[in-house]
Amino acid sequence: MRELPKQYDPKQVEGKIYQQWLDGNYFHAERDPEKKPFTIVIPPPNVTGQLHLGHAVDETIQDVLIRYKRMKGYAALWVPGYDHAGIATQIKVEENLRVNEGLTRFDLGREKFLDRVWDWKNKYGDRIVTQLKTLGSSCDWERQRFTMDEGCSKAVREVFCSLYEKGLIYKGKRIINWCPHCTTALSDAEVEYEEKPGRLWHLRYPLADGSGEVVVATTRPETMLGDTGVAVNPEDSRYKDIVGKTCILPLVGREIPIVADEYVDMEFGTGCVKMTPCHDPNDFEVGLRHDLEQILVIDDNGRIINGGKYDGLDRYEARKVILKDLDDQGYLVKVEEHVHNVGTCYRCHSDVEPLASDQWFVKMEPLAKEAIRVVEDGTIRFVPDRFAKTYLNWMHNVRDWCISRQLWWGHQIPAWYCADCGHVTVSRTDACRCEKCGSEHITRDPDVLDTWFSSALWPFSTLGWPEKTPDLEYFYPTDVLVTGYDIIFFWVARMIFSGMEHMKKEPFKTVLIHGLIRDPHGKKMSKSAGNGVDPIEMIDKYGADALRFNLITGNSPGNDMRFYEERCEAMRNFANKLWNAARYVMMNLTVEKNALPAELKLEDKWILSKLQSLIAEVNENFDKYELGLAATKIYDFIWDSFCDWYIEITKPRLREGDQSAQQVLLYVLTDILRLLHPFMPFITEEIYGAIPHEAQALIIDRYPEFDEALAFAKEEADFESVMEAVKAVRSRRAEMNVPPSKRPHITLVTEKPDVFRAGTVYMANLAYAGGVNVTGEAPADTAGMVNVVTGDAKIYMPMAELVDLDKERARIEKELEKAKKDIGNQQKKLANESFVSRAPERVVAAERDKLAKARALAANLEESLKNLG
RNA sequence: GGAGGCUUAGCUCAGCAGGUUAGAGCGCAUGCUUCACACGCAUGAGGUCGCGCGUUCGAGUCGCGCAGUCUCCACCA
Repeated sequence: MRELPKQYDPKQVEGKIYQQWLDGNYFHAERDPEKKPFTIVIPPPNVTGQLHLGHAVDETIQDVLIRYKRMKGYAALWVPGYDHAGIATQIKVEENLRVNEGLTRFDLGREKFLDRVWDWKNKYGDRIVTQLKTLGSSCDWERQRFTMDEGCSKAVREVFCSLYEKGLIYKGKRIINWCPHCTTALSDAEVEYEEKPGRLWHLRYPLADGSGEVVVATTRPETMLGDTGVAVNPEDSRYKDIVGKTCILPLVGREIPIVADEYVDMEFGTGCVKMTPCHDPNDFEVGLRHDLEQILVIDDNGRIINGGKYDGLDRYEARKVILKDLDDQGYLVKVEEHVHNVGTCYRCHSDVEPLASDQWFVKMEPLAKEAIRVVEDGTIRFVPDRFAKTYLNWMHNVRDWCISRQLWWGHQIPAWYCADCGHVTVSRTDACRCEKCGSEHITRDPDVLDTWFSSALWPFSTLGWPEKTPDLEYFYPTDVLVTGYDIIFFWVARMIFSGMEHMKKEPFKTVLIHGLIRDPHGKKMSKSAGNGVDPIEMIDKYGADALRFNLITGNSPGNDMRFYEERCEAMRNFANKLWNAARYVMMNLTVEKNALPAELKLEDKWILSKLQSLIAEVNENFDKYELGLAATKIYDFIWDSFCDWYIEITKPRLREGDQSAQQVLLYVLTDILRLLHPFMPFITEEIYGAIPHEAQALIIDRYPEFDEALAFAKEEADFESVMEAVKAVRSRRAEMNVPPSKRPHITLVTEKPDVFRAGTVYMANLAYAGGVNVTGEAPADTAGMVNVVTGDAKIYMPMAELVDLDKERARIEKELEKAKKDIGNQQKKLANESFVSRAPERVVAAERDKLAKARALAANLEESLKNLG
């Protein structure tokens, strides 16, 4: 037998074990007609990113599920992969370029710049892979994918062309969200709204005929340069007369029409709204209805254009200047404080500028139909299901998806514009002439696609689509998608409609949603706040198993969780506990095979029976995705039932060399390792390798199933009677400060002598008894005896000299009072006719039992009190 | 303006197909160098399960209302 250190050291074990798994090729999933497939595709992390706690939870959950299913005999495939993360990566490389070389991407040009990004990707692309491995992730590394690898790029191209051909992708001039810092368009989902204090400026626009003026209210006075009309509500009697007239735009001098449109809310502001079609989505629509001119006054960098003397000013600088000019010239009527929501870029948090721009869009309405159906009819299930509502609400109101980005890093749009005839050629292969007029004067659209466009195809592009691969055939649709609620719109929703459109089949059956990890104060972890915790550091300190267990327990699906380092410590302690339990079992092991003995003692049946309940519950919890619950139950079983009771109880047997005890210990320990393995893969595998075992490795051993033959309800209850007696004696001794060395001979009076005779050895060891006499009758002379009672037993210990009679009396009286209260409650319940007739029989029976027990206890207590005198 | 979450021990959180004595970790108190483990063992203190009403024989658990708190979606300039 191997000498094992007293303290478990994850560092000595984790790397070695992970290598063993790799060597055994256990992560690799083969198509196997004998097995059912179980597939998870990883939410692809940013290829140049670093593992944070958010990933750590996400990956841990997936790994737990995959390991469980693998042990259950499925062909369990976990596809790993990475996202090119368009904006994020490009910004990082640009920043790097600026700081180190003082260059912009335009200085380098597209091709050279892209080389730099690929260099960057190759340099940092391994980091996250290594980190995932450190966590214990059992991904099939042979199938590693990247959103910009050849296959995924092909899938993107195919999808773009096919949607274009179906008329589901179009190019058009719309108001889009523009980030002046990232200088690209964003989709609606990429805009985050923040409430910011602002102002409402009331401006005077004189009527052109000199007959008066209108006063408009605006939060963005600088956009007045682009005003091409004023709108009022058609029902508004105040303004009936001026509809159709024109007014003069201050500072600019343009004559603009006053139109009537229902969009205007009569209650708000003055009831007159300035119309800036190029910089407000609503104004854009109104403008289309009334044929208003479109004048763009803010450029890609957020600076004024087409604004005369204000040209070149930053939009917020321009605001100040314009307001001053308006005020100086008497156009500023009043200013009000006004809190409003400002859209910001989800990457850089600059204020987003709505502006009219020519962009590519995915037409959502037809795609949303199926995406709604499959969630409504339960084909795809959200866990917890409340997120289905969030999803459906979004999908029902979804607007067309702006997919073009003014970036270089990403999938370039496969569209070519003809300089001669203006035709747009969209092609699966790179075009060299216009498909309509044959001209070679064509140029490719410089823009790339939204990063999420390629991630939307992830569940099938990673399995080989658009080719009809055997993998795709076998492993698609995938089973579970695990992700945080924050990317339901970005990603989950888009995978669903993409899967339905291109595969005609849902991409996954279940969406398992988890919450965000927050710091101990409940704040979001972020780099800028400096409150982020590095999972790798935690693994370094406490081990991957401890981190995993921390992340899995103590929270429930969909809810946020605060991260406490102390919990990692607690979980490390748990790992150590298991380690020592195993060490102890091994130290005493002489049997070489894991098999149960022919004869089982009471305590053996008890632990085996408890184990069966655990197995049944854990399997059930897994089926319901209640991983935290399952993990907690395993923890409790190991620490309480196995270590604190069963190991303690069997110590004397082991000392006597009783092999049956060894066998049961080994049997239970092995099942424990199996049950725990998905959660704590490293330590369980390490221990498994050190004890007699059948499978080549624990990772491919079977997961325990409930075994009826090992469920012993009666023995379980009997043994718990004994446990109760042991606890009662311990409790008494602790109260009286009796040192463990003092071991009195005790007399136990009971109506179940068989049970307690079988249990004398436990009493001796666990209740520090010098000897135990089990009898049906009370000893003749109880003077000088301390007496402690349970429902099933009266126990006498000759230690009266240690007793403080008053305290003793008070204690018994307190207990008696409680017993009497219980009796009262039970009696009341049972006297209730409707309870007895309506409650299920087992509940009524349980109440009767409780009553009988409480009565017995009360009687025993009363007797004790009498004996005290 | 809509939708949703949360409110249970000093702290952080589990629990609930409605039915034992409401649990855990950490913290706290007392006692233990008991031959696996002090990253431990034993014992204990600590909870009107946010408030109110209702359904039920029976409600932290289901329904409604209220309060506090957080989040998401939409957005009226």
